[in-house]
Amino acid sequence: MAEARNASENQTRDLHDGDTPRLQLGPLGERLGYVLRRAQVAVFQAFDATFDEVGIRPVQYSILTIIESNHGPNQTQVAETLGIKKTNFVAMLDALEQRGLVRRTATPGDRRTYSLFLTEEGATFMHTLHKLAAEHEDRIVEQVGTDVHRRLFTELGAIARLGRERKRES
Amino acid sequence: MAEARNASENQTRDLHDGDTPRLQLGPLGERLGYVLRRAQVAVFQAFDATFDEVGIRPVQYSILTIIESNHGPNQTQVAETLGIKKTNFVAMLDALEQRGLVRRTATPGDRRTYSLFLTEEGATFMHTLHKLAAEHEDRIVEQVGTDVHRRLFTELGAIARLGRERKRES
DNA sequence: TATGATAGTTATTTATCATAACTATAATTT
DNA sequence: AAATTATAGTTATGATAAATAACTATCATA
Repeated sequence: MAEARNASENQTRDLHDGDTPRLQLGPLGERLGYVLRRAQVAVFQAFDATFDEVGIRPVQYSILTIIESNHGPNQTQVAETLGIKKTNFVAMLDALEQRGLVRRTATPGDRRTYSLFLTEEGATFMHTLHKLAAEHEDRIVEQVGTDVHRRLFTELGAIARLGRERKRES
Repeated sequence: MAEARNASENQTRDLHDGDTPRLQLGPLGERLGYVLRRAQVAVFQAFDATFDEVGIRPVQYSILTIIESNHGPNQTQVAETLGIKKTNFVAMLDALEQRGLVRRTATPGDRRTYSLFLTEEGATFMHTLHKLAAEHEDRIVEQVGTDVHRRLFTELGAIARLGRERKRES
């Protein structure tokens, strides 16, 4: 649907913001990084639009979801799981804590670490967030189709393992 | 090739940085935005590693490539093509100009705009950059295979058009 | 007990991204 | 022709993200 749109004029089928004259992408159109980046930005913008009403950004959603899905993980674990430097994670968590969504709890047996839990309010809030996330995801599926959507997880998973294989050999 | 790696222990096949205990991703593993983001970061890190020796970042490569592929585009055109705010584009271009890779030329017939061109040095430099980019791209292909690589362009192209379809109806 | 590793933190720097406001020039309207 | 509006580039500013170094407290180990 909405596929045919005068597909003749421009060779490099664009990824393009505006409504102004398109430029040639040249080799850029064949760089996965570029296309990947544009796609990611588009998805995040859609996410922002959906989550604007609740004031949650992508990182925050992912932090909350990780805490929800694990029993009292510590900060380093959550941060590393999400590829966030633990030092940058502190402020992010502060914000969620001050908002009353997350609690830092003493870990029995280790006084260095906190165990992270959702507050009751946080747990309730997650219902809303997951509902919004599902809507957001549906809009993507609607755009690209179920098959492509499903396939992308596999393919992007492989991409995400880029630097990692090399490490096994050293 | 390197496909079988004890695929039993953990349901949510990770995208994960470190070498520390994995946490459950929960619903996050089914959010395209998350997987997309992790993939994009991985590719950019690989890019950075490759382009470190020449001191070029992804945005810079894309700006240079756009200028190379078009005849004297102006700043707004290049910026919009890449989804960069023209106001932020100024400094980026300054850097490339000061480095002697790009020239701002007076546009005949319009004294408001500059026409952008690579300098001779810039044009030569592009040989190196494209060679590095090809190597970088090859490494990705090596990782995911030719088919997946090719398919990703189509699929991610569709993703990148997310917000755009909606606009046509208003 | 001494040493080294781990968890969390602060401070700092840099890059990215968005907005508002200004100058110069071009295009359009009256 | 003069007034108005739009466009291109710019500056300044603030918010967020990402990376590094250095510190404190605690735990684990030699």
